[in-house]
Amino acid sequence: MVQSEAVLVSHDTSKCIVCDVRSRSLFPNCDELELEKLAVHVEDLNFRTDVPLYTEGDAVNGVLKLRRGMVKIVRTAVCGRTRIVRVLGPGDVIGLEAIDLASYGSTAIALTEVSVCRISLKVIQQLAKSSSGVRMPILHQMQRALREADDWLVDLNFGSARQRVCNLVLKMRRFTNPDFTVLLSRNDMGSMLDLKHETVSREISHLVHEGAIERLNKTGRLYRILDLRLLKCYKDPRQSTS
Amino acid sequence: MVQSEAVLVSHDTSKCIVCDVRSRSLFPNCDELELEKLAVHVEDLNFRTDVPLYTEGDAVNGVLKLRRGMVKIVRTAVCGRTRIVRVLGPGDVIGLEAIDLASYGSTAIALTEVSVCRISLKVIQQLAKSSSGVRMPILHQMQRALREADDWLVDLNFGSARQRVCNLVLKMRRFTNPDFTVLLSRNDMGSMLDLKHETVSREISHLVHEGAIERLNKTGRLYRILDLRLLKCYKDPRQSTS
DNA sequence: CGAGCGCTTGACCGGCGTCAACACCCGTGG
DNA sequence: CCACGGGTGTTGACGCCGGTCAAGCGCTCG
Repeated sequence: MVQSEAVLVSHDTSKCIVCDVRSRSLFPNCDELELEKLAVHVEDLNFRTDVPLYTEGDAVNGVLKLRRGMVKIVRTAVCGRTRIVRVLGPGDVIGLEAIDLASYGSTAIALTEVSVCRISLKVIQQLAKSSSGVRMPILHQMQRALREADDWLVDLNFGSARQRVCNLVLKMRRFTNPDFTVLLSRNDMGSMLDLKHETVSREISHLVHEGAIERLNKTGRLYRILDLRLLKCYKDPRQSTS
Repeated sequence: MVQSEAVLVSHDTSKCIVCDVRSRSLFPNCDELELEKLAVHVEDLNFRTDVPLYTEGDAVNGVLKLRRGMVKIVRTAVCGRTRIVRVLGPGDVIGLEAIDLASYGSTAIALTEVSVCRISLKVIQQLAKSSSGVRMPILHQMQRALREADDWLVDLNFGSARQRVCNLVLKMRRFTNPDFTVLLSRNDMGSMLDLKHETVSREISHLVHEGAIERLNKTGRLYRILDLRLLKCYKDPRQSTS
């Protein structure tokens, strides 16, 4: 019940040196000495499932580097309904859209157990100085986020319910093993695709019956991909003449 | 017919110094001497309506700073249908999502007569060196673009057709005079909202009949806003019980 | 004046939202 | 051990929003 219990902080600065997630993507050019200096401004944080990492309106004091787990970024429209605008995984940087702003405009919620590093703005500035122009890692991360946002719009919010669900199934493939897909709750999927959870469920069932995917566990989260062509080339039922 | 006629290039480097659009947003800290050096790598370009500024697959050699007119960013989904993912106006930077990449993943098309400055990557790198961390103007522009992308998703691609059209009408208000709204063609609006042009037309007509907006010209592009409350608090017809 | 384009409006119908019922999983308490 | 209750996923019936097709109008340009 006490939410602060969900956050465990550790200050083991030596971790930055061995953590290849961070060094590879954000500190590619730093040697060990530089990393040690930066690590003072880096905190390790852990969150349990369904706990917010930050909430709309919270003060911004850095970015979060996601090391383990998945996070959803949620925004509420004027009408009060909420919408998932992004889902982030290991290696992604959380909170880029609020960098150089005072407060967050969205809420980040842990979809699983999550481990992140909070990287203070001081470190970001340090990074900017030590790197050259467009090679700047933080710039690269933002460019990636921007392209991801466009993908999200084009692939997941366009066309029929069937097309959207197909594209989501494709997007959620484990890239370590592309034969498998891990989905979210039907409600979350609906919030990503602007569909109701019943519609999502129906479309998934349809894909199973067609033989495109196969359910692997009872909770309906893990599936094996059987027919990639079916998922990719799905006709829009709204415009197919067959 | 000869498309290259649509592009007029001038190399008047002295313009950078007097162009407040550029200096304000991208070179806030540069003095005149620095500006002169940078201006060598800045080209002035002009495009006619409906002419692409760049096309998906084109090589990236800088970003475009939009000085005059409006530009739509278009992407084609796997199924072949195209979608407008962004509309940019004066002051916006075009092509940020392709910075540090080899080629564009989208197409930019002039919605009106357009004037831009092409700013080479050299200048961007120069900018990064002379500024400090999160204050970096290009970073600020990217952060703005990212937040805009999220707004786009939440406001324009969520809920009923009526809500979407209302939010688009609100988004397209002239901020110099918020009583007026300038819309695009019904097809372009449909491509932004994931609606057919007939549906867009119907919803606009509905808003006119309700007295929320008033048509001011015959082509159906310019409207006066009569009742802001009606536009903002529109009930979703799919969930209203009245 | 006719051709072409964009906007509007109507008729029809199909996909998706809504409501409902039910199955299943899991934690709690008897 | 089973009973119970809440949360999530699935499936069906039905109604309505929005896509589709079509016709007609006004504007622009040759």
